[in-house]
Amino acid sequence: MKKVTIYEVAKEAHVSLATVSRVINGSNVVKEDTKKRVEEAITKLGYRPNAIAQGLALSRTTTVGLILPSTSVSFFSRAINGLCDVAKIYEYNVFLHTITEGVTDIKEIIDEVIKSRVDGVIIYADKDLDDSVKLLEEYSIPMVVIGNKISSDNICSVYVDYERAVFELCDSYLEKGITDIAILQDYRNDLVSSFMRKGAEEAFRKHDLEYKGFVEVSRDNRSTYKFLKSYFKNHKHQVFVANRDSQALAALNAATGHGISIPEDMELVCMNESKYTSSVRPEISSFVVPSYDLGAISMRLMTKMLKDENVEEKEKCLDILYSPKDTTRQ
Amino acid sequence: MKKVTIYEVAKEAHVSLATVSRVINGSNVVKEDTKKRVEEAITKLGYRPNAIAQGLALSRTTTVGLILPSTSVSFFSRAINGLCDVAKIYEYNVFLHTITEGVTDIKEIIDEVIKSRVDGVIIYADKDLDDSVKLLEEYSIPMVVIGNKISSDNICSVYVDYERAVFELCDSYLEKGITDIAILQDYRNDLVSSFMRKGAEEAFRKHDLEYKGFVEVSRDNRSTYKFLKSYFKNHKHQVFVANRDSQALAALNAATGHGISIPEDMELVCMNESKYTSSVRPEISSFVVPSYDLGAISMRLMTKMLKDENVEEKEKCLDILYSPKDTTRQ
DNA sequence: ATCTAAAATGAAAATATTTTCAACGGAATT
DNA sequence: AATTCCGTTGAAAATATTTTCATTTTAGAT
Repeated sequence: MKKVTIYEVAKEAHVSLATVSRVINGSNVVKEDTKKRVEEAITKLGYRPNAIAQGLALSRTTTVGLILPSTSVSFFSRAINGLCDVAKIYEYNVFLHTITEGVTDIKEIIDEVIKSRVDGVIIYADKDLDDSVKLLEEYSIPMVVIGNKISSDNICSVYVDYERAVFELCDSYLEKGITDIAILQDYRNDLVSSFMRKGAEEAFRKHDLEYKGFVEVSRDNRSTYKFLKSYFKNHKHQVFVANRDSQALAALNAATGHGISIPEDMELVCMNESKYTSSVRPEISSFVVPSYDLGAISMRLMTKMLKDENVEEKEKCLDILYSPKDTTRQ
Repeated sequence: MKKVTIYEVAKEAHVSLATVSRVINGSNVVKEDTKKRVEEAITKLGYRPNAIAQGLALSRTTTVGLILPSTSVSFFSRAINGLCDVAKIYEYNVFLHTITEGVTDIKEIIDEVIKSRVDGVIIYADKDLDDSVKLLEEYSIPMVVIGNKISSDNICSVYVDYERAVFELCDSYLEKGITDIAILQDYRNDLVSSFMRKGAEEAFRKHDLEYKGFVEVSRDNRSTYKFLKSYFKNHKHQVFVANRDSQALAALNAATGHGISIPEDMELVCMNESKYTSSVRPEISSFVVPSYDLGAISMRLMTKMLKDENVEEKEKCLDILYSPKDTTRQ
């Protein structure tokens, strides 16, 4: 069990702590000769700076807190990948905090995040975001909000324009005279659902119609598949739109199980293409949401905020691409 | 911008730092009266202990490093959920480090993990695990290895018994006289693949046969689906086994695309059931890997190691459940 | 009222780093 | 030869906590 501190390095190199610190942090006031001596001492002793002590001395931890719902939703897991990749480039570490619906108290997570003195917080915009934001603002911790359009002094946001996507989708169908468009509403009743609702409503308004095609999975029905299986028994639609990839697959199988053939009898559209939706048969249409990029951009924004670089765009909107019956495979 | 330290609390409550510290840490030597005074001061000032300073003073950070390949593989994302849930219970924070194949230098991650002074490391057993283990052992950082069977003074491990699963699967087919069993080998050529190979080989040996049914996705073929589409053009099997859920779906669609009907012409088996494989049609058989539990158990093991509790079983083997054409949906 | 033991509290050291300010040495200038 | 200046270096303070050890307070016993 070795435990090398900056003292040992200083002794080994016959210099003071200050000089070692300067070498570690790449200060250019150190003479080339001594710098080399210190570096040799560092490698000889296998010294690794203590990030905790650095954090205390600097009041800066090069650490961000990431607060997300379940990581097993494709959208989030890919965002995490993007986020972590960028974090690595800029040498930030990521504390991952997951929210388990109905179990986790978000307040506790915020408490923990404050305690751990992260430099910034990246958080998914859930329903009760407001309280969290307030708490973090009190401590003036820079934030990046994912999934909704908010900004202020210390807050940037990155979101996906589901509203426009659904608007254009509906509009194009309505132009063709297709009006029976059902949208599956997540039983979690989250933000994405409400964006989709807005987009649909607007498109229908444009055509002097009122939208009322939302299909709600009931709260106590934990299985979307089971729900849809009984739903399609006595419902038919021209178009059926699902948000998550797993819901689209469930819809696909529930519908075909009742002899509804896709896409002849019913068009099936998924708002989040994934490796799962893209290899399924019959093929379904889907939107390609840049979730990896979303994570990457969020983290990049965060680094800009933390380094006081100029953030030209505090609310970054990501477009999503519609690929009807996409045949690109991965 | 407020910045309350233990000093302010002490002043407010007319006590010394030591007493405040004792109250924070639930020491029972503090008089009920003063304890109350301190607690009032804490809430009044909105004081939150500084975990960094605590970490420095205690040489303990209540933090673990988690090192994993891509989080967008169901197996890992569910493991993360389990791990984070348990971490929360025991009040540990999790640093997430993802490995991007061919991009990330694992050495750098280990360096970072050491620098950040985590109390322990939970790491997925990839090919070049040995170097990492050595480095972490030098610093006597407790480790939990996921996915392989290793243990030593400071190392525990949790793994899934793919070998036995494949053995029993093959054995049961061989008993029925079915010998044409193909196993899709991940192009990453990872540990799971090698466990599966061992299981198959053993089963065939038991029946005095030699196993040579591995199907290798070539390294330069990034898309399993594309590969399988051309593969099934001129190959047929009685049984086809895939490891990951996405690979099983790809196989399903590639095969049916060539008129091979599942399961009449070919049995399709997936080693990792997920919400995706379980709602797909035609139904496929699959193994239920307890990946959430695997994460949860890993973290629980870690807490035991860190609290010097007795770890009765240093190598924990998780069984996997075979559910032929499972109809449970979620 | 006095003594003793136990309970409660505080002062100060320790944790590993950064940073400011002062000091030193040598080179250039006067 | 003295002075000035710049490039290097080191001493010490600062960061926010815990913990040890000593001291003070309190309660109980005599």
